Amino acid sequence: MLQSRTHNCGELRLSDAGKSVTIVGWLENVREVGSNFAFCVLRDYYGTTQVVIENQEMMNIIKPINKESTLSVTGIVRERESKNPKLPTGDIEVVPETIQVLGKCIHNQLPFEINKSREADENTRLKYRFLDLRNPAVKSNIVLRCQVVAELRRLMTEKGFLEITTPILTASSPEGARDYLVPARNHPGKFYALPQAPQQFKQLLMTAGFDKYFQIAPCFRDEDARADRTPGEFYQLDMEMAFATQEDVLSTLEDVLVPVFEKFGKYSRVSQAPFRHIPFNEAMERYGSDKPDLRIDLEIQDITDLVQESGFGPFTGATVKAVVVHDFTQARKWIDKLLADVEVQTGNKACWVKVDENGNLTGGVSKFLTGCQEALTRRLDLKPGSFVCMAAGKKAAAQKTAGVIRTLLGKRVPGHFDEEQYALCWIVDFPMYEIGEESGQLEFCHNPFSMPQGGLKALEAAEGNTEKLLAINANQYDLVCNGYESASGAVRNHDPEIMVKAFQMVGLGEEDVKAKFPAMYNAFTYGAPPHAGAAPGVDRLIMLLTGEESIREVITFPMNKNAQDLMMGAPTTVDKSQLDTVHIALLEEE
RNA sequence: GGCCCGGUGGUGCAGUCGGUUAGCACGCCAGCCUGUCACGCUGGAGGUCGACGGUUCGAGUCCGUUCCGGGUCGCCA
Repeated sequence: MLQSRTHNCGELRLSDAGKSVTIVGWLENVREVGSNFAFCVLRDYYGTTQVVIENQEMMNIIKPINKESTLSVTGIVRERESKNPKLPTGDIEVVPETIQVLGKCIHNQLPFEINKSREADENTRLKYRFLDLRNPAVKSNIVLRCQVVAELRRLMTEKGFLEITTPILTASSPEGARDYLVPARNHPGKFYALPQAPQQFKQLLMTAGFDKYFQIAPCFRDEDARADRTPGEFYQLDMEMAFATQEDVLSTLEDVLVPVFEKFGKYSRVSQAPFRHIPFNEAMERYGSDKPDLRIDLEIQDITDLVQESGFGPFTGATVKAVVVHDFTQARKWIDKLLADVEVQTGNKACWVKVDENGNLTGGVSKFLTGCQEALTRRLDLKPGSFVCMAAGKKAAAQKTAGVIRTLLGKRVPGHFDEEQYALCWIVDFPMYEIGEESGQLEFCHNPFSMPQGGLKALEAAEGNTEKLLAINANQYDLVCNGYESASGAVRNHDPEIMVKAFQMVGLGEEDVKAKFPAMYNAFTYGAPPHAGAAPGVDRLIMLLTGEESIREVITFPMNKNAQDLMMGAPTTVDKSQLDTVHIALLEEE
């Protein structure tokens, strides 16, 4: 029935003129330019080719066919009378001898126009994702994703890493994100969980003696979405190395990621290895974020000591951070918009002053700050035309708010944002412990798998001293690119004795370690190699490479913000018999 | 769960101070056009203005409630 194509829709050239060919694809458009004369555009994965209709017979065939039907066209390649230099196939056209409809599109009105699908309502796009993906501009992100994944596999394999898959049905882990649960049919009342990451499995692989492991790993977390965070599931380039130091991991990732950014990125400038290392505390002080966008040249300055006694209520007893922009010319309305956006993004208010032509503070909260004008001018190097935006609050809140101010000012005031590059850095030395905001107690800051710097001795020396414990850093690191957290990793704690000690610091003990990570704890008592690893996020990497601002643009079949698959209808209700099989009874709706 | 923004023919948008027949572009349908390629020209169809309630002589517009979507905070070891 289907005649094999001789060429795809992107490859015919002038040199093919005269050949008899068969091409197949979707009917993208028909341009009638006379009663028996029309140009059809046939589109497949590879490109588009013009098919010219020149007689009544062919016109009668093409007229009733709806756009987006699939066709097979057999005919002769001919040089065009008027060429289109904008198209690779713009020198030729196919004069059809036969046109066969392979798959009818029975809808003469599509949910959106294919080549403008990116402008359509997102729900509609997601529901008709198979149409949305016909748009080459949408499809290209997915194609790039395939190429990047293939390149990551190639580079990792070349470096001696083994790709090993780990279970999807596994045990629920007690902390971290919410798990997706799967009822166990043969074990009433028990559940599998989908892995939030293959963390424990890869550490067990190290303990099993696989020296270098990686996996393009699906990870499942039942948490709410963001523009750069898909709900439900995402992919990581999960990797781990035995007998390895932090520097071994960092340099491996630098070796793998720099060429990927250079080969596939939309910007040609890429930070070269070794990437800058910025300690966590320094990042918070200077950039107000543990994922600073280093393309912005502004930095945060501390003015707490200068303004705390100024009499301005919010500054009293608070930490105060400032971001300064010189030669500032924006209007009051612009400033109000900035402050409003800061408040939306942080929940905290910001305030401001300007410096007039005489060097005096003016506008905003200037009347409170006249007393410290001189000191501020010296500290912040203020000049006529300077603009100072300030955030106050507890230290962490002030830093974070100032970080948002830094980003917004940097991107909105001309001259501070060198956008077209990949600015990569490692954030290192994350604190091991923090005081929990809710509990007020000492807690693990990130994850308890990380090796504390200084090991057992550091823990023992700090035991019972909250200040000292808070000063202990973990051998943990994040890769940051253009303001996005792109990878996270650590030198793991492979020593059961240190694990127990680390847990004791937060009021837990050996039983808790055993209960939370039974397999790992047990395995580590049988001789574990020191090991370290990381996990770059594949979806975010593709976002960065393509320059997309929504993660849904780089996922083939994304869910919406509410974790619904509008195309498949997931999640769905299921038959009572299915629920009975897995021993689940639904609560009555209230 | 909180906050912000949005919801107007198939798609994207406009709609002033509350006022007459809800406009525009694209798409769709019909007609015309033999070199188009974002084809062009003429005409046409297509709308419970997200839903409900209220104010008013009169609501797309104002008020209240609610639903849906996006963003954000919480959350994401």
